[in-house]
Amino acid sequence: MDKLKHAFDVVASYFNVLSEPTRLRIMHAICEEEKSVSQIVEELGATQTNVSRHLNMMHRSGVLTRRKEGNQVYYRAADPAMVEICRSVCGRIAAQIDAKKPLRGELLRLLPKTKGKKRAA
Amino acid sequence: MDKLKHAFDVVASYFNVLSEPTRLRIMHAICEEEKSVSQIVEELGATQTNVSRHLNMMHRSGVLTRRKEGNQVYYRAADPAMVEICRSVCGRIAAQIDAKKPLRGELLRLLPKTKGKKRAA
DNA sequence: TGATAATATGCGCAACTGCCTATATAGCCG
DNA sequence: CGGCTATATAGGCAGTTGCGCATATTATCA
Repeated sequence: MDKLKHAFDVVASYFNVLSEPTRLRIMHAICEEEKSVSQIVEELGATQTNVSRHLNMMHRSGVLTRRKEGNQVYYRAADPAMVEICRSVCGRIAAQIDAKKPLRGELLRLLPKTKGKKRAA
Repeated sequence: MDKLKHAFDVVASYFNVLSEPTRLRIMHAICEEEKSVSQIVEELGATQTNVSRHLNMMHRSGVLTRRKEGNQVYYRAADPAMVEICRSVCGRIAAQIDAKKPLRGELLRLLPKTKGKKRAA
């Protein structure tokens, strides 16, 4: 049973990778085609340090692939299924919002105290 | 474009609900049938305070439904799609582990410094 | 009404997170 | 080699998170 408990940890850490707006934006930026760090930096408008750190973390988590070419490093989504999950969730949320399900207001109301509101990326 | 940025926040906060082992275990406990707080507490072996707090948070996020009956409050997964996403990710991870993809070791290695390792639930 | 059970909440703490500034490393070119 | 660009890392700080303890709230029942 401890194994089961451990499994939850693994799954949670998987979701955790996607629970950060900046990481989500990175995923979005490179889910179709690989891009270099500086390309991503420019696209997101975030600092190089920050992007680099997130990329590294995502790579360690196994959701991104790295390819070094000369001076640059190119990243891309490692697993199409991961991208699919993102899409799925986005679609889910859109549906919820359209249906005016509870999620809509409450989730938004939840935002300011969670992520991406006060610290500029 | 600011709208797009905001969208990432929403999606991230959605994933954030699932990025915590205890919440995941709660989801697992009540994804099929509704259960009362005390039932969940017993099943998880966590404290009532903690379970209650997570339940509340999940309810505010819209992923759980509440039903009050007399002295007790019953919770259940609000959206079957959310459950489906969990299953999807679990399956994904299992597949990755089976395939010995990078995720396996690295994600595990990532665990101790993220969630559910040092603080007992 | 008072006792008891079920659930929620205020408070505070230790750990974690994301960010920034400064700096290190690595590859390229002159 | 020295400068230059691209990427990664160290140190540190402020905000957030998950937790437990104690307590409040709500409902049941005698």
